[in-house]
Amino acid sequence: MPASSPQTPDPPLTAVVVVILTVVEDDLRVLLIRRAAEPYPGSWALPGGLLADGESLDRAASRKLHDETGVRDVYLEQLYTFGELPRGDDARRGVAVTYFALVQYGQVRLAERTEWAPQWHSVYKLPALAFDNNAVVDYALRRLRSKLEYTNVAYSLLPRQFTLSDLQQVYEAILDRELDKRNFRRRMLSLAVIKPAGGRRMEGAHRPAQLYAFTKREPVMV
Amino acid sequence: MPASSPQTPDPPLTAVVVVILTVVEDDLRVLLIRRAAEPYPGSWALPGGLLADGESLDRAASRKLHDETGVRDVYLEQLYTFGELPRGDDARRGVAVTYFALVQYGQVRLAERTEWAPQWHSVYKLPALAFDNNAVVDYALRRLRSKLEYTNVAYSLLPRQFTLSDLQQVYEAILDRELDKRNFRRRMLSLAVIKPAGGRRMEGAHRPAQLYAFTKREPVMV
DNA sequence: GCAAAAGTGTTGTTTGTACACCCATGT
DNA sequence: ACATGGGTGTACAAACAACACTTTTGC
Repeated sequence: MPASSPQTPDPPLTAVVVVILTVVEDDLRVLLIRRAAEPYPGSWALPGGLLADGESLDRAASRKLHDETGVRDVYLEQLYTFGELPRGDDARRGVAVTYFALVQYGQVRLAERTEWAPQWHSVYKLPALAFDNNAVVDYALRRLRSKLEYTNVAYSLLPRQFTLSDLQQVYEAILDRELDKRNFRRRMLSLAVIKPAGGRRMEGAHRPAQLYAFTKREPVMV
Repeated sequence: MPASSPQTPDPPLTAVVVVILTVVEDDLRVLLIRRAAEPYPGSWALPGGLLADGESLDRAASRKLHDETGVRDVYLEQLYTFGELPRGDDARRGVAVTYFALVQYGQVRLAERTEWAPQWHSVYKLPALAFDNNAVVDYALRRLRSKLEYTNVAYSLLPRQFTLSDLQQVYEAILDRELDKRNFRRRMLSLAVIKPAGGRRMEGAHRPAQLYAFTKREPVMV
C-alpha cells in the first residue's frame, strides 16, 4: 500500500473474474462464455473484465455478475488473486482477482448476445477452458465445499421457501456424494440455520413436504 | 489546496503487502516499518511495495519478505486483495494484494535502515497503523488461527528440532489461550505431524526434554 | 392397492475436554 | 531436599455415522 515510485512504465492491468455457480436438477453448474477475441478465440472461459476506473473490486465483481445474469444481492466472495496472467505473447501483464457467486437458477436471465454468449456447464463435465480458468473453478469448488460445512451460504442457491429435500439436493450436488436423510435433517434443524415456514408443498403422487426457510438470508457462520 | 476530485485517469497500481509473523517468548509479533514519506508519515505500517514489472505476485511477496528479513523458503500464503485503497485524497488508486509469512525469530536479520526501519511489534499491542493495515493484520491472524487447526504450518515458526513445550508455546501465542498439555501432546502425536527426533535437550534444573521434528517441513493438511 | 417421496429414533464409534500426579535433573 | 519443567492415563460428554420402516398422497 505504500505508494512510492510514481513512474509506472507499463502498468499492469487488473481483471476481475467471476465463477458464477448454481444448482439445477441435482447438478452443480458454472456460467461460461464463449470467447470471441484473442487470445483463446472459440474457447469457453469464465466471465470477467477489466476493473473500471474508480471502481472497487467488489463492485466490479457485482457489476459483472449483474451484466451476465441480471441478479444482484447474492452471495459473492473473493476467491484468490492470480498473478501470472495469460501465457500468450500478445497478452498484457496484469493480475486477475477472482470471485465466486451463488445464484438461484430460476432468477437468472442470461445476457442474450451472439458473441460472448453465456451458457451453463456442469462443473463435473467441463471442457478445457481459456487461461488457467479450470484451476479457478476447482478453487471455487473447494472453497464452496468447505464453506458449506460451517456457514449458511446455501441460502443463496434457494428461494425463500423450500423443502428439506430441496436443501439436501443442493448439498449433494455441491459435495458430489449422497447424504443420509435423517442425519442431514437433524443437523440442519439443530444448527438452527433453517426453520419451518408453515406451509406445505403438494406435488406429485406422494406425501406433501413441509416448507422451510433460512433463519437468515445473509452469510453467517454456524 | 484543491479538495476536489482530480479525475485520476491513472491506471490502478498493484501493491504487494506482507504480514510477517513470528513467535518469540510466548508472544506473537508482526514486522512493521515506520513510514517516512506521505501518506501517513511517521506511522507504523506493514512492509510492502509496488509490483515490479514482469514479476509474479508470489515472487514480489517473496522478494519483499527477503528484503526485510533476509529469509527465504518459509511459509508464505496469499491472504486477500483489498480494492478500496486509502481514504486520503492524495492517495493513489489501486489494489493491494496481501500475503502472510511465518518466520523463525532467530533466522531473521532485520534490514538496517534509518528510514523505513523495520521492527517487531506484539500483535496484541498494536498501534494505529497506516491505511487499513490493522484490518489486514486481523485478517492474517484469523487465517493463521484457523490454519493452525488443520495444517502443519507451525513448522515455519520452529527450527528443525524442538520440544513439545516449544511447540505448545507457539500454539498458545497464536491462539492467545492456554492449552492442556496432555491433550495437546496426544493430538500432535496422533496426527503424526511430528515425530521423535531421537535426541534430548538438557537445560535448566529439570528433567531433560525429548526432541521432536515435523514429519514434513512443507505445508500439509492434517 | 401401489408407487413415490416425506418423515422419523436408536445405537455404536469417534472426538474432544477436563483433570492430578510422578519423573529426571541442577543447585 | 527442593525447585523446575517434563512426562503420563482415565472418565465423561458431545458429535458424528450407520441403519429401516411408517406415512401421506395421486393415480
